Amino acid sequence: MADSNDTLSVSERIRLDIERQILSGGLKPDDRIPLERELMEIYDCSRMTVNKAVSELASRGLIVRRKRAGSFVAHPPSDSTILDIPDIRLDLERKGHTYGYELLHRSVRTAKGPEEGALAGKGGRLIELRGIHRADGQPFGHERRLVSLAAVPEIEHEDFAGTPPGTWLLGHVPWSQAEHRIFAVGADVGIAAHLEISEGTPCLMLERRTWLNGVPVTHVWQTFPGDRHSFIGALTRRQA
Amino acid sequence: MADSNDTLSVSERIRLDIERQILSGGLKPDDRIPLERELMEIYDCSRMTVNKAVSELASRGLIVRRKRAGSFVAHPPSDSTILDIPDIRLDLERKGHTYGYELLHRSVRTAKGPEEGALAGKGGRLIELRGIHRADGQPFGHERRLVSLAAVPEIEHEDFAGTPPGTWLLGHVPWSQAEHRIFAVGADVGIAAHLEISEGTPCLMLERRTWLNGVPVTHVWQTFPGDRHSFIGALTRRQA
DNA sequence: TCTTTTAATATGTATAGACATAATAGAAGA
DNA sequence: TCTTCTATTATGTCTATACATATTAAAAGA
Repeated sequence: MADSNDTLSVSERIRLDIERQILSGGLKPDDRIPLERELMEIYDCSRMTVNKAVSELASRGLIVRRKRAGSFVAHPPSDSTILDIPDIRLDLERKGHTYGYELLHRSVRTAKGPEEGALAGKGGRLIELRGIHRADGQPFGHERRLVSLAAVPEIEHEDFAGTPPGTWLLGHVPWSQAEHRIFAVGADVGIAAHLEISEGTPCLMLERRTWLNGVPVTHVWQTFPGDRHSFIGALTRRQA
Repeated sequence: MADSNDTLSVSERIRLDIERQILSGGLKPDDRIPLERELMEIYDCSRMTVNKAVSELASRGLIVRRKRAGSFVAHPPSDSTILDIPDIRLDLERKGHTYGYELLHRSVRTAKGPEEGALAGKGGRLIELRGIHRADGQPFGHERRLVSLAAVPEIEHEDFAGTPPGTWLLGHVPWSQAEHRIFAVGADVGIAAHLEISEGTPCLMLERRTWLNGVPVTHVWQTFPGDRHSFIGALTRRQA
């Protein structure tokens, strides 16, 4: 079971050995992994060292520990994946494209209706921004964004000529919680004209709401023509 | 800084106290958190107890630890989210719908072309399945799936009349790695007819490739009309 | 035979001490 | 002044020990 990698600490080696066996299918759900005492002997170390490795696996959800019984490979959670939804500017520039943002509309006003009320509070003030993201000069996607002025008052003095609002917010609101929804729509007349596609062209729409410390910050709708953008999810564990 | 919750262990309390301060914005990126010695005194416990809490935060990526300098709040990684991509049957039944799968096509053959070759190996055998997912009797989505017979030989004796292949695989292939891609397409003639929508209707397409222990298992394309399905991503950390 | 009690067991958490290692501030030297 | 060395500092890892707690197997009793 032991490995021959010398740069790792003992507890990391134990953790990785077991993790690899679980992820490779060598250990299946409900299989028991060796007891702490047994691992102590296998790796010739103390129980605290074993415990650190095995506790880490438990906290990551790969195993379940039961007193008096031992540690067992967990049943993987239902399928989920980590989806990368990067800032558009960063993403494009990383891929070697030039990026541009063209502001179409900017207005400061009071919140109307339930959707805007949820963001800024009933009668609260918000800023609405609409613009086009460009990659190498070509229209890449459309963005409509509402930002609560209560949450980000300094945004009122920013004109966003050239700077995309997403990038600006990244620099002004540290850490946050977000909720995403991804669906397919046909481009409406207005958006189609700006993106230089025909009405009804299948587009990916990403809706995102962001909170900072429980306070709503922004609500965005980004529209990308189906042939210009997709979202890619990395590895994941699986199964109910 | 201390909390008054008695059911938690000391190290959990330390971890949660700090975690809350980071996520709430009370501690910002590059801020230093108290040294281990200081936390020992604040929580009246030993260094190992503090170390367990703080190491856990480091392993979760919330803080960065530097010898001789201290521990600092990390810069959140670029925007990513955990997207829930559940088994369709489980998802619909959980939401109170009846679920049905209608098999349209089933064939066993050898792999042709680079895409199929990547799955089953050049000249390797695979099974191709096409079918319709139904919610409350109505067409909900179309699925085309290739499965490597080398990876899952027992699938050859399964006829999938009624059982969706995804659910069947869930029960036969434990743990796995997957790669997802989500994009928007217009429904083609064949799929449109089966889904009872018009050609070109915007659809969400989910492409998924799955491996077990590095061996390719299955490659799926699922097509959902834009008005019938979306993907929802939960909370996340943020920022480059 | 069935129920209750007891003892054994594996994990959960915590301690104090030890030595290693990386990074730096400051001292010593050129 | 600039470079080099050294001591200090905070974290990284590990050990041996201790007691708590949940669970279960076995013993004791009805």
